[in-house]
Amino acid sequence: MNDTLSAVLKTLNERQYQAVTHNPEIPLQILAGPGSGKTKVLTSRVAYLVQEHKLRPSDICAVTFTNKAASEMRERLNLLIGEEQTKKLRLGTFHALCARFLRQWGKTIGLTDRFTICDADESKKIITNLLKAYDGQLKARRLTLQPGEVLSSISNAKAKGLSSADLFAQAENDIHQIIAELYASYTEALKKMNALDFDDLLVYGVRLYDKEPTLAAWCQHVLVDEFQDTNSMQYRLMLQLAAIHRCVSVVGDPDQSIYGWRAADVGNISAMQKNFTDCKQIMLEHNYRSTGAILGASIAIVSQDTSRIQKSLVTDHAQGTKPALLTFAIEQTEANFIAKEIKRLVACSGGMLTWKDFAILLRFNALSRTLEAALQKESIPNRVLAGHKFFERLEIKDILAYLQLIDNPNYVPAFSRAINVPSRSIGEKTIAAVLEAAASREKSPMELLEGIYEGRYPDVKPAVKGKIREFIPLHQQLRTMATEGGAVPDLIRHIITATRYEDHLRKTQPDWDTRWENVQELINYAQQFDQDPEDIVELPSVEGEDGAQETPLRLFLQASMLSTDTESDDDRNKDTNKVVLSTCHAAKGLEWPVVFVPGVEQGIFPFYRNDDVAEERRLLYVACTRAQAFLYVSYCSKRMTAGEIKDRTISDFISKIPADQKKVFDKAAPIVGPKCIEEVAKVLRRDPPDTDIVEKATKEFGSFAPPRENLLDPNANMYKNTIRGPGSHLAFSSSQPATFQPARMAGIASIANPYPTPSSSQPPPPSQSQIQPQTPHPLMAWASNKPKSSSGPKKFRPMPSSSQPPAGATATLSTFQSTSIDSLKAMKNLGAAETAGSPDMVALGRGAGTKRLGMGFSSGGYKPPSKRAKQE
DNA sequence: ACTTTACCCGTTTTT
DNA sequence: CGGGTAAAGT
Ligand SMILES: Nc1ncnc2c1ncn2[C@@H]1O[C@H](COP(=O)(O)OP(=O)(O)OP(=O)(O)O)[C@@H](O)[C@H]1O
Repeated sequence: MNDTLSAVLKTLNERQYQAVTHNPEIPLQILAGPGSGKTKVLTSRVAYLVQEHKLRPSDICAVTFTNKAASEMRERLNLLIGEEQTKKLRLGTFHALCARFLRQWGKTIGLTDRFTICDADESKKIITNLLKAYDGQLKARRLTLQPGEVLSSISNAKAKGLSSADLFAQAENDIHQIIAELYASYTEALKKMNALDFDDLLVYGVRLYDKEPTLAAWCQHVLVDEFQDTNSMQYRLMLQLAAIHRCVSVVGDPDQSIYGWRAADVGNISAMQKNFTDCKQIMLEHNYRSTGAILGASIAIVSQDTSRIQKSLVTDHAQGTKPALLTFAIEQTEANFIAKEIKRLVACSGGMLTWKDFAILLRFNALSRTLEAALQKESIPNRVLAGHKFFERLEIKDILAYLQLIDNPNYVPAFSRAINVPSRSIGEKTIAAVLEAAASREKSPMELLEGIYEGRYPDVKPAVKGKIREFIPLHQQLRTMATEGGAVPDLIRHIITATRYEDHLRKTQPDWDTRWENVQELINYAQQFDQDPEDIVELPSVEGEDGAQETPLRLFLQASMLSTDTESDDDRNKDTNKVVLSTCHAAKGLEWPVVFVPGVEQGIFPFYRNDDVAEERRLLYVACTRAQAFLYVSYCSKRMTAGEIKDRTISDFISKIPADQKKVFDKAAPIVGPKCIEEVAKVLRRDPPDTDIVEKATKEFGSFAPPRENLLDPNANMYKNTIRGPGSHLAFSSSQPATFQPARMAGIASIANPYPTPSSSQPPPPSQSQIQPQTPHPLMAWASNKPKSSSGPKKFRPMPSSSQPPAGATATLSTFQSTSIDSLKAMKNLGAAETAGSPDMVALGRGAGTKRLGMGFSSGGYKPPSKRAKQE
């Protein structure tokens, strides 16, 4: 065993070590909560199998949930067992692995090795076309059917291993029947164009091993990460891979199953115990990621799932800063707070925290808009981690279409796109004619077109011959280049030169410059696929058949379809010091020092169209458990939805937390100072920053909190006059006008603001000089108490209880002040000048009180929000 | 075949 | 509000 591995083994706790070194012959399930080191254990186990049990890396199959997770594991293994060994591993997602298997052995079940992977967009287009035939029928019966609906039904069926015939047999109504029919014709269409969709990769993978189980003979050990989110096809595949050697290790956490909508089935955990009766279970109960407070709040959320099995999970870290539960008037306010708060934490941590340490996790991508704008306004570098958006852009699809066509001239989606880029006046009609002619001659569309070009075939009815004088030679040149082993970047360069693609973009796209940059980025991305063919470790060939070639072009195209982002190895190190915006789903398995979860409102969390509320709750749990040191959960009382500003209420997942656990959240932004930062450093295992710097930043940021008008967007006049009057603590009941400050106000704002006036109207903002440097108490007496039940209807009031004085007490100024005075005394005793964030915080780097910034007047150089890339 | 304009609809999550 | 589409016009 090498030193690196033994060093890592030493860091493991006893259970983890037991899991890593567990007898490979005995199937293993590692079931454990978030941050317990499951992935670390799985990775170490792979290394251990190679180094200690002398398994050949090429005989090990390690399955991750995402490509990203695969690269991460690959990177870690590079360190543990070296690149030489790591690159031989069969490591990837189920989909990527199946693609490999099918390229190699697809002939066994009648596939060619040249199949193209059809992405969801193209699938949808195919369905849309097929659906047209049913227009009349649907209208006559007053039914509607969306392509997306059809697609997800088909996808669901495939994930469960159901054929179109199965679906047809169990159809209960017309819609079901039509869907089943569409499923059949869709399958046929894909077959004709020699394409597989994502689900097909699994379906055919399973079919392959069904037909020829011995093809799994190479597989000495299967390891599966995120096992709770495998669907039944994936599970079958795992069984098939393990069928011969019966060596399986999986890790998972039922509480983190969030892909039920994609037919994932937690039941696979118990299924596995039945399939492998000798299966050993190991539970890990130590959390190494988060502070006690974050873990406590997360568990309080997930524990509301009554059907859930309680399990123990404790952290070795300190209790740390309580997660904040904040409320805002509207999404822009929420976003602005988050932006400013990020700056505050960066400053107050003395630079220990940088942009990349922050993540904003959202229920769905559309929510990122406001956040992006707010971050940009504050000049905070950020990136949206969103699916394989990059490959869905029109300029990228254009280039890919040319490349796909080289490899698979039958692939109609690529054909229909490439043939008219740049515009050659070939429209729907002409394309249809070509396709029809091709079909009747049993040729690929490209072959037919070449025939027409060379005069071997007659032209089609809307004449095309004259329009393809450049297209056909280009295609032929590319084909030659590719056959002669031309590198992918060269192919792309040839495409853009021959088509004068830059000019084309300039002529047709208003934002052609960014698009052109994307094309360059694609070339850059393609670079990594020009590896030495020697490096590719082929799977064993079937006797008498040549193993199919995994050409650089095919590898590139495959990766383009399967991968979620363009982040290549080079990219990862440079230019990624950015705040991450991501969906909660995509955040699975990741971790950040600071996590914001905005939009924790009914309708968003749980999402209003999702019946599986428990899964939504788990999703929130997953999001919260990504945080290491700071967690902010927030919601708005109003939000723009469907073009209208609608009232919102806090998520049940928060409001239904039992009273005795309510204190898991602080209804105010945390207090940050040298002591706190020192603790954070421990949690993150980083060197604490210079105390002087922290203290200085702390003073600048925390010595005052400007009046809350500062939060107002000067453009959002409609709210200007709605700042509430006396009943401030009731202001959030939905019938009231919007208010601005987060719950903190009752404490901090009133301390800092010499005119806290919970009465009548708001006085004019005081001048800066009037603002007294004050520090709030870290433990504000009522900040964590739930409202007295007697004071309201059973329904939880959206108004954060922190702003609400105990029932019976009058919400007077003196109540607030006496507490703040106490707090000051306490502070002195502690000798710590901790500061609290307030949403009204001024921008970073300005001396306290020198400048008050309204929104839109950021100091950091205002950049207009970037145009969102239009797709397709 | 392509461009412009006027509605309409309504926000998932991903390999 | 903004994207996507159906109908109109060039
Ligand atoms: N024994 C250990 N000592 C120190 N740090 C550890 C140990 N085990 C795990 N960690 C750290 O804890 C963090 C979480 O580990 P990991 O991602 O493997 O957990 P996980 O169980 O896979 O989490 P999740 O379920 O959220 O995906 C990582 O930063 C990892 O380095």
